[in-house]
Amino acid sequence: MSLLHIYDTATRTLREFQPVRSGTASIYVCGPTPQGPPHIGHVRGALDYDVLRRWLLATGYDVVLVRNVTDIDDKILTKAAEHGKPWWQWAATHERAFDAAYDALGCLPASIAPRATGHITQMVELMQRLIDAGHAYAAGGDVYFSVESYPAYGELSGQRLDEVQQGEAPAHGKRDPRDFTLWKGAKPGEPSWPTPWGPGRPGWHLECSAMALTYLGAEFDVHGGGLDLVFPHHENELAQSRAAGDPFVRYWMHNGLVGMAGEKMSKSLGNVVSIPEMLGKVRPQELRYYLVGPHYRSEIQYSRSALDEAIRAYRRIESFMRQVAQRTGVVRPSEPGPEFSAAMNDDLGTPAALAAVHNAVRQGNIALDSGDEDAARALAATIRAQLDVLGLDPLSPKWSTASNVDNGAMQALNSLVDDLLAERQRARAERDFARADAIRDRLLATGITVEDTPDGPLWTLKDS
RNA sequence: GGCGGAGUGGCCGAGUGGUUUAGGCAAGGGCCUGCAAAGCCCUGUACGCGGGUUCGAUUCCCGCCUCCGCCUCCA
Repeated sequence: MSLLHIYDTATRTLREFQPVRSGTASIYVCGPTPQGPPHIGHVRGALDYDVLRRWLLATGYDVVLVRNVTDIDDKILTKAAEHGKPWWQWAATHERAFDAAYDALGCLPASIAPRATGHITQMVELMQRLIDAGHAYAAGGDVYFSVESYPAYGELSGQRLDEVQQGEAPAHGKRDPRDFTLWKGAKPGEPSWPTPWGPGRPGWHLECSAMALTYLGAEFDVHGGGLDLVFPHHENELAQSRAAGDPFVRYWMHNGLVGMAGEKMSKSLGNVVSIPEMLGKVRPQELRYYLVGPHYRSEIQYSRSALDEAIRAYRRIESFMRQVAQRTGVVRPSEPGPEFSAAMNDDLGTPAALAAVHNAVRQGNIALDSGDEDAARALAATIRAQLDVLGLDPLSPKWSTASNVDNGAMQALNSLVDDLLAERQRARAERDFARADAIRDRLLATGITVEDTPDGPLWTLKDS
């Protein structure tokens, strides 16, 4: 496809991407409720929208990406209390953990990451509009959205109102058990903010509508989130914003979830794969490759062996790129090429895009084997452009080993290893293979792998 | 009960009404190498089950089985 098409959950079709404001793409992604450390599922979603963003950037769009932080919520209050911490401290601590995880995995920083608690005014305004329009009502300190008042309710998820199981426990003053809470009246000991209907705190759904409106306007392009958010969260957001008179979202995107091979990932089972823990065991770019490789709408069943396969695949690419760089000098990214672009334009088809990368790597290796360094360089330049879109370019400052090592130390190491390799070359020339192999083994024992190429030996430092 | 998704070769994971194969990992054979490593070449003949439509279905339709998500907080 020569133009970007996105699968839209609302219409269940592939639709050509046409932004509200030409040249600019506006994206709102449901971010975390920072009630605990980030796990692999959280990060998968962030990565998927990071790839969308990078592709839009690569194709010439200006991109505004808003990722909210739900820093006030029942679970935060409960967990903070359990740990004897103030709620805001609990939320802030984990918000930082999420930021660190996103950053470690190479997500471009959000244009803004607004917090719910910073947008109470905007929420009150939105509630007022809904009440004025007859779509919401205050009762007993709470404010509810009247589902009956909005006939299109269910348009996103396909749920029929009469089949929806009753959600929240019936509360006093709630007119219909299916009405959902916009604002929760203050309870003793809980944080609260003043409103015309009494003090309280925001309900989950309201904040997203209010913050999207604040930063992206009444109509914007893409709203993303995990598949588990379609109902009720996104359905409710849509109802609120549309009932208030805003066109709201053009394309609804939902990423697949990450499961545990065999069993469900849940905190009660204790099998959550936490990112801070994982990053000690696997290089972030390899984890990223694993999570970005499958199509974003596919479910991933996490398994260590599948991760290991991904790691090998990534190292194949990385090894080619490093070899070209070492043999021919600096490689600058060029253009991703038609095959890759067509794959990305087809609903961010990363599997086909990666196939294009691997094919280019093979061609590049062939060129390298035949000594055609110009061809190898050209292919490497293409591959850099492609991998940059996926956030996986091994030669980028983010992922190249040298940049992570102190420069002076690297130079010292360089000189020592070069001396040893020169000695090994002399030994080989004299056909003293025992001595040559001894040097290679000694280097290997310190984590340095030596490979012989037509241009002489190359060495790489194991970096994890 | 309702809404939605999935079952692909040893594994991961795309895709398509038929002619030529996604791609990767692993395995076997070969080339290269002093030996390795890396790389390259070759090999494997897959589409949950039962029907139907069709000249032809893994791909469309129906039924069934199994699994997953949501309907309560969740990326």
